[in-house]
Amino acid sequence: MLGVTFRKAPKDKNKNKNTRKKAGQEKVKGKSKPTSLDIAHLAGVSQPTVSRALRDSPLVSLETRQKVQKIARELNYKVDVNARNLRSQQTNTLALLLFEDVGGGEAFINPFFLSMLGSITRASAKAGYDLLISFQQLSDDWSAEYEDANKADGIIFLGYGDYTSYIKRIDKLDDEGAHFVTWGPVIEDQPGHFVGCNNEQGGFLSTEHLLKLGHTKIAFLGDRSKDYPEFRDRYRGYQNAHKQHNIEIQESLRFNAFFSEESGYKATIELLDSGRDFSSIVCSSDLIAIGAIKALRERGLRVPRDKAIVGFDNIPTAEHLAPALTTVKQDTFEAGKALVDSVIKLIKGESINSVLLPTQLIVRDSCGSTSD
Amino acid sequence: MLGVTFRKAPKDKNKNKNTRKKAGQEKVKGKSKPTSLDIAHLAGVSQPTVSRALRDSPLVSLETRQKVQKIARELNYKVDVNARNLRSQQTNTLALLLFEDVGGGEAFINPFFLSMLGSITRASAKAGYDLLISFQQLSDDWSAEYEDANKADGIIFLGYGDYTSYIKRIDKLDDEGAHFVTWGPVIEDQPGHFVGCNNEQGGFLSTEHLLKLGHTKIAFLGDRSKDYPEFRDRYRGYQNAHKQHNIEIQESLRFNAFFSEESGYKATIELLDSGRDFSSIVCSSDLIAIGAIKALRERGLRVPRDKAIVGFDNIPTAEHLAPALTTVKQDTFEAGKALVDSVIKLIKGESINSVLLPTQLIVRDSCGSTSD
DNA sequence: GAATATTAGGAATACGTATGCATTAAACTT
DNA sequence: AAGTTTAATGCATACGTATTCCTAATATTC
Repeated sequence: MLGVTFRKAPKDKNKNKNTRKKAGQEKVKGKSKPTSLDIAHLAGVSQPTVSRALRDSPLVSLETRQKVQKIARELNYKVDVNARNLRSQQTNTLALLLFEDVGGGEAFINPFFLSMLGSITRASAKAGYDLLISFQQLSDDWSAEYEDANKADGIIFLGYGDYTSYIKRIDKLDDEGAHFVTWGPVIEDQPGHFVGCNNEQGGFLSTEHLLKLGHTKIAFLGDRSKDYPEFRDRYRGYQNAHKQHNIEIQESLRFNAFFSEESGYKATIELLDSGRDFSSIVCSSDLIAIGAIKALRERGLRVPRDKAIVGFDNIPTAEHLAPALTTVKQDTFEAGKALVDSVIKLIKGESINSVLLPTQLIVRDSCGSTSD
Repeated sequence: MLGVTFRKAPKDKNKNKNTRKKAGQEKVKGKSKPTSLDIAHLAGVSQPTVSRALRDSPLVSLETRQKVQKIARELNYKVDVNARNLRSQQTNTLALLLFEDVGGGEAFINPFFLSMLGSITRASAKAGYDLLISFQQLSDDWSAEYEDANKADGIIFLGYGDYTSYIKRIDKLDDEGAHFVTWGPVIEDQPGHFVGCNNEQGGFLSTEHLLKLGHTKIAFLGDRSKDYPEFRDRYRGYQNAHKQHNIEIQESLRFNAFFSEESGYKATIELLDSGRDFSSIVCSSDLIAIGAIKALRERGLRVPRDKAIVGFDNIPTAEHLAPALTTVKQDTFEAGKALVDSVIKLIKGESINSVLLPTQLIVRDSCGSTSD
C-alpha cells in the first residue's frame, strides 16, 4: 500500500516531463514545474486526491494527506494560481486603484496616499490576499477591468476629490455586482460603499484649537467647488466651530487651494496680497500648509508668532517641519484595515456599511502656545 | 457571408447562459460574464477566430476582426486573465517584494522605499505589466512563490541591507531560472542581477562637500558590519574623499547607525558623549540625519553653525527640515524604471547587466555656507 | 487550365486545478 | 446475514483561452 508505484502506466510517448518548455523563452536551468498530477503519480493516488489532500480536506485520510503533502514539499510544488483561479472563479487578490492627477512624468505622489498604500498593502497581506496596484489618471479612459477580467475579487479606489468624473463608471460597476470600496467622504446618494475619515470633525478640531487660542480671524485654504467633498466637509467643521464659539466667519478669508504645496503657496500669497486681516490659517491639507508656511516666510512673517497654521493629514513630514506642524491626523493604519475588511466582506457576500473614521488633533508648534 | 447566424446549432440544454452563477457567493445583479464563445456565436465565427481577432492577428480578415471587436465592445467583454495565463503560461505581471523589518504593527515604512514603490508602480504600468505588491518580513520564512505559482513572470526585490539572510533562497531562485532583479549594491559573487545607486560615489560626494567647506573632523554614522553593503560602500566613498584631500580619517568618529531616526539619534548621543572632537557628520541615510539633528539640538548645538550634517537618499522630508538637509539624492524615478526594464528584459530572455545609477549631491542648508 | 501558393477560418486539444458524481470497501445496524 | 450508512478515493468534466494542425476556398503561376 505504501509502494510508490504508478497507478496508471505512464502514457507511452507523451509523458514528456522534461521536454516541455515555457512558451517562448528558454528557461535554461528550469526544470518544468511539478503539477498535481506528478504528485499523484509519485503518491500512487489520483490527481483529485492530491488536490484535496493539499488543502487538508477531511475527505482524504490523514495518512494519504500526509504522504501527499510530504511529496509536494519535496518537489517544492506550488499550486498554479491561474489554474486554480480559473477553476474556482476567484482570485484571492484585491486590486488597489490609485487615482491621482499627476501630470505624468516624475511628479511625486502625495505622501498621504503613499502612507495609505503602505497600510493597505499590509492589511491585505494580513488578510491573506494578494494586492494588485495600479495608477489611474483621472483623465484616462480607465476601465476598471480588474474584476471583469478576473484579476481581482474586489477593488479599492483611492483618490482625492473629483470622483464625479468617474461616477458613471462606478454606477456601471455597481450594476455588474462588482465588489468595491471607495476611499473618501461618504456620499449619500452615490452607489457603493465608502470608508473615510470624519472630515467635518477634523475641520472642527483644528478650527476649535485656534479659536481656543484666541484667534478670531481665521483664514481657510481649500476648495470651494463641490468636486472635492472632503474639503467641503472640512469647511463645514470650520463653520461649526465658529458657530459654537459665536464668532462670525468672514467669507473673504476663504481661498481656493488644492492638494499641492504650490497651490497652498499661491493661495497664501493671494491672501496676503488681498490685504485682509487674519491671524491664522486652517489648511485643508498638510501640503497646502507647507506652501503656506513658505509663502509667509518669504514675506517675512513668522509662524507661529505672526500667523498660526493648522494642517490636515499628518503626513510624515509634518512633524519635521519648522515649526512642527499642528495638524489633524487621519489614521491611515486604521483606514487601510477598514478598506480591506470592507472589500473582503463584500466579496464574501456579507453586507456592510460605510465607515467613518475619527480624526485626531495633533498639537505641535505651528499654532503657538498650547494653552488648553 | 455577413449573415450573423449560429454556425453551430446551440447545444440543446446546456447552453445555460444565465443560469450560471459565480461559485459560492450570489452576485445578485451579475449576469454571467461573456466569454469568447459567446462572441463567437454572435459573430457567427469560431472561438479561436475570436481569440485571434481580439488580438488583431493578421490571420483574421480585417472585416471579421472589426465585427468581432465591435461585438466584444458592446458586451463589455474582457479576456479572462486566468484562462489566458493558464494557456499561455505567462502572467503579464510583476511581483514586488518589499523586505523591511518593521516590528509588525503600524511601524511606518521608510519613505525612501515608499518613493521607490511609487516609481516602480508607475514604470511597470507604463510597460504594460500589472504589479503585485507584497511585504515580507526578513524574519519570515518567506517563499518567493510568486513565480513558482505563476502569479508573476518576474520579481523585484526591494530592501535595505541584510540580504545575506535570504541569499540561499536567491540561489534557489536562480537555479530555478526565475526572473528577478534585486535593488541594492552590486554584489560581485552573488547570483542574480542588481540595480543600485553608486553608493561609493554618493559617499564621496557628501564627504567631499564637507571637506571643501574646510571640515577635517568628519564623523560617519552607518553600519560597520558586512550586512549592509550599501553602508560599506558609502563609507568607502568617505574614505576616498579623505584620501584625495590628504586628510587622515579618525576611526573613532565612526559610529553604528541603521535606518531609523532613533538609531541616528542614539549614535549621535554616543558620539557627543564620547567627547571626541568633530565639526560635521556624514549620515548614511536621511532618517539617521534627522535623528542626528534632533540629538544635536537637544544638546544645544545648532546646525549648521556648530555642526554640519549631510544625509543620504533625499527623502521628501529632507527639503522641509530645519535646516533644509543637504543630502545625496538617489534617483528613485530612474531606479524604478531600471528595475522594471531589467526584469522585463530577463523575462524576454535577453541578457542584462547590473545597473549602477549615479547619485547627485543636493546642496541645501545643513552644511552652512555653500562656497564652492 | 492544371499545379501551386496563399488566405481565412475551423476542429481538436492543452494549460492545471477543483468538484459533482459514482464506486468500492469497510463499518454498522437490526 | 442482509441491508444501510460511512469513509476514502477515482472518473469525468468544466473553467476560458490560445495554439497547432488541417481544410477549403481563392489567387497566382507557367
